[in-house]
Amino acid sequence: MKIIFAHAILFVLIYETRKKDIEMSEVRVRIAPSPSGNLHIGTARTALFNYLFAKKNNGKFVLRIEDTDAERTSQEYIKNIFDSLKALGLNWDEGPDIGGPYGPYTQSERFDIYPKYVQELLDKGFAYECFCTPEELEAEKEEAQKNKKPYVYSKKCENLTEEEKAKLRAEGRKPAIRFNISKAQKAFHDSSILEFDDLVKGKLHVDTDLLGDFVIMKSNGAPTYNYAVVIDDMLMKISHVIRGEDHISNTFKQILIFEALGAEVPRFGHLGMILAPDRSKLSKRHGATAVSEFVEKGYLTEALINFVALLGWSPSDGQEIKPVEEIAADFRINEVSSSNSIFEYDKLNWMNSHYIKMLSIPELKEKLKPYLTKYDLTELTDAQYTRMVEITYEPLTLLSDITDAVPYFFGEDVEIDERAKETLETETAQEVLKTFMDQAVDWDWTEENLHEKLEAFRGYYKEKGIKPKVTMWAIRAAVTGRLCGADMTAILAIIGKDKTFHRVKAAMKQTLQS
RNA sequence: GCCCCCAUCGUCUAGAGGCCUAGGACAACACCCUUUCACGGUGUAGACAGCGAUUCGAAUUCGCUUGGGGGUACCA
Repeated sequence: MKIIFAHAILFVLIYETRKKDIEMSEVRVRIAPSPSGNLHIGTARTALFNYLFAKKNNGKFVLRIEDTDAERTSQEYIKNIFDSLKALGLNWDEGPDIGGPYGPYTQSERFDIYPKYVQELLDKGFAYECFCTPEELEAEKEEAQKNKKPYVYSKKCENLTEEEKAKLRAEGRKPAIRFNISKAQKAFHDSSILEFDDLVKGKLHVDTDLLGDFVIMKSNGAPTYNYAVVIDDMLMKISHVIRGEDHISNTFKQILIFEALGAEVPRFGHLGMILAPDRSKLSKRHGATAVSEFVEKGYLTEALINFVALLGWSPSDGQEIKPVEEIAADFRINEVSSSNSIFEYDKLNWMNSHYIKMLSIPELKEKLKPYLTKYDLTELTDAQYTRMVEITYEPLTLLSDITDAVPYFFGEDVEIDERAKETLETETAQEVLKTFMDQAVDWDWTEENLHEKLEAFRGYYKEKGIKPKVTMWAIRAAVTGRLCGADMTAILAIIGKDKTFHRVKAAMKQTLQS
């Protein structure tokens, strides 16, 4: 009895502390793009993994715009980032447009926040003013390179006296503020080795002696990236930082700032990068890089997001086609691959065609319209347009493929391509078309009836030793100007008897002449 | 140069010392279906980078080599 009681108490105790643990550390993640370009597909993947992590852990997903570098920032890019993220379904809980308890969420609007903590670091001795000019710094670098030594800032300004500083200031020099790496490292760690436990890569470490005191505030008063990130993550109570592995070296610097400020250090997770097929960084010369470009090309955002999730992550049930919500339920950050992955179009294309097939006809009719602007859609009734979509969407890889798949539904005449022409020039084709004209005059032009009649028509020629596909090729070539395309019966039904006859006549005439 | 990370079919990956003569998906190829193209179906081919070490046993652990990637800014 006693034992049971003790167990019960222990259980309650553990339960209570665990509950507290979870409550205390609410999961808050963020995506922090810098608006110096449209939303990159790599950024989209990072955003997705943050989103998945937040969903899985009932956390918050924050969007923050990192525009401290005013020169590279543009309003247009910010809009593109918003729109792309939304299109992908990666909706944020807090952000520049919707606000939140820790705003503002745009760094340029937070410039008045940063100096306060710079002062704190200065006061604590973890930062110092640096009066070095770009030329002096450049000279240091050259010197290091000449001696084949790794470049580390000389700390020349670390121990400037007040008089020296006053003198420099009098000369008109404006100081930048540098973070004192070794001082912070010594204050919080036993050796110069700084280590942290990465969510995806495990233990990561660096020798801080090789880091060099970096600038946290530029001489013009603007914060640098590494500094602003820490202040924002701290103030926004970010619990987990999930980002590309190109940030690993920044992480060490940032950890030290967190510690120097006495702030709680978030957990970090670094994802492998997305590479182009030639194993270099995915860039413009490899084709599309921005989400919006992919969308313009005719990729569905559902396919994009599903595909990008599979770069580094795999479903536990092997089912690769999966909506984001299901991926989130199955997502574990520590199961994400820590190696880089190559962006190949093959699978994306397959996935896109798969998602196109999952669309309903009404959805397709809408989504396809932007790619049909070169045609006059009013030539078709709504029923005809519906039927056209029904018989043409299956082979589509991209939505934009529809453009070249349907020209023969529009206009009086068709252009006859080389292969079709060759077919039409055969005796068989001429014979088939002649018979077709003779018989079809009396046909009732509904798809149902056409189906029956054409079947009989093929059967008639089959008995004469002409393959069904050859029979159909003749008609197809004459009516559509090509040898492949959608279901022939439906095509005839859609374009109608008059147009069919007109085209068959034209084709016979044209090929006879040549 | 220096520092860090990574390494399974062409690509994305499964694989936590015996379940692996390494599984799946895309791509490729072949065949089937079919009025064409496609879809779909059924198959075929295809990988543990190399070398050492630990172990009765290694894709899985350790070391080295090689290859790839990233970083090294008063860019983010």
